[in-house]
Amino acid sequence: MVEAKRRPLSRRRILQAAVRFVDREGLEALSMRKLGAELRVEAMSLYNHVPNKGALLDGMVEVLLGELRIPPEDEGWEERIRGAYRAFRRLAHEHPNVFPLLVTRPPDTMDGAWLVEEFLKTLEKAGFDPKTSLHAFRALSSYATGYAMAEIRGFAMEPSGSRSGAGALPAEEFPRISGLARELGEVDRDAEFEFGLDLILHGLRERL
Amino acid sequence: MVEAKRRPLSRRRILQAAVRFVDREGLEALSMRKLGAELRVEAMSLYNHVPNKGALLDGMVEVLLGELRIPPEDEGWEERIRGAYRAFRRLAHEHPNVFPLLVTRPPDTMDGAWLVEEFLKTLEKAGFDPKTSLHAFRALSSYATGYAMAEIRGFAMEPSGSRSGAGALPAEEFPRISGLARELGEVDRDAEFEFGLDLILHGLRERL
DNA sequence: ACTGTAAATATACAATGTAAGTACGTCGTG
DNA sequence: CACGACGTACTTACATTGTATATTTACAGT
Repeated sequence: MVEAKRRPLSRRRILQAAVRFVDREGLEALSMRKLGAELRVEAMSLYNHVPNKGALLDGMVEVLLGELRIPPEDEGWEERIRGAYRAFRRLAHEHPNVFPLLVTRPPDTMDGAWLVEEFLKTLEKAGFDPKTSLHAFRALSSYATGYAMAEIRGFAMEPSGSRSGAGALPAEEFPRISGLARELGEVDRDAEFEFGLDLILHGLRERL
Repeated sequence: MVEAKRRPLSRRRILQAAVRFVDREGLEALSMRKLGAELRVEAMSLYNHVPNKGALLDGMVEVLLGELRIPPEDEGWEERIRGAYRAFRRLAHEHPNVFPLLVTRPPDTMDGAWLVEEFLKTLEKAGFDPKTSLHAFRALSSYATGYAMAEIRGFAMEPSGSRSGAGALPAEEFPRISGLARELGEVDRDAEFEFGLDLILHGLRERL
């Protein structure tokens, strides 16, 4: 029996398949059985490598973070941080169906720690005290995470009523929203993201 | 038959019961059957008032937003906005199990629109042009949402290794994280949230 | 009292996560 | 080569889930 080369199952292979699957079919669609099928294997086989579905989801977050590449140390602190958060946002675009897991199930592994460490190093070298560095890290991360999520889901309470279920909203009651909806059909999101980054980084710079 | 007064079922009553239930038992635990039981009713009865579980979850978001109270118009624009986002964050604390729905399933109803409208009004009155107002709204909302989520889940990549599953991380590899963990056992989150708010608002002020 | 309509129940089904048990393939050792 | 041991995959089984469909109940207006 030739048995089309059946590479052995492994945690890594499972996690990557899961990410691919969710990229393609959405998070809701992911089930142990379907993921098994994707790997030409019965559902229960997965449990030899992953203790349960929760751990599978956590593992997918690991994979995502593993794809994150941040700029080298030699750039200026500000550009380095900018670059890092741009890369972070890019993750959201590349895996819009997986990214929400990062918010729902923040990573619990050391894989994430080196990122934090790197960030703090950059800021402290730039002259910030440790506590401010931590605050800065959290402020920027909160912003970037929130923005990326909003982008993925379609902005909550989006002015351009593209999402408003019951149809467009009455212009008399919401003049500003309606005005904006017309004036700028599509906002340049890259620019908007940078706007927020600027705001925060500018504030930080002044605290040096 | 006395029939302990069985108030009639209604969408509102269902949604409120759902919020109470999830507050108490967590989001995972919510099922149509259990929610039915909570209301002394069979699961399928709920479908007379709510088309499906997704709509139920959306309805819960509505309820949450309905609890949001923002400061009156007469305060200064900055304090008004501060107050609004403080109230938003308070929502997260009061309903930590429900709040994530707000990120996962942003509202699609007009209920949310008046909030945006109010926000834009405040900023435009303060002198910002419409586009900048929109950017500001999104920046602040992204930050606040991200921060609140991080607080709820326990900060991703938390320095104080409270969450790091495999135990504390090696201090040699992560000197800064470890240092911070020791130096400030618990960060004052109220202050930290304000720090980020300050950063953004300060930046905005300068753009006036 | 009678009937039309909305709301509550009953029943049923496919899909899910996973526990428990079984078979199988590969290895190191004799 | 034989052989056991062990890890990996498969089989079966079960409780729980969301919801379609059909049925019963309860109440409003004549």
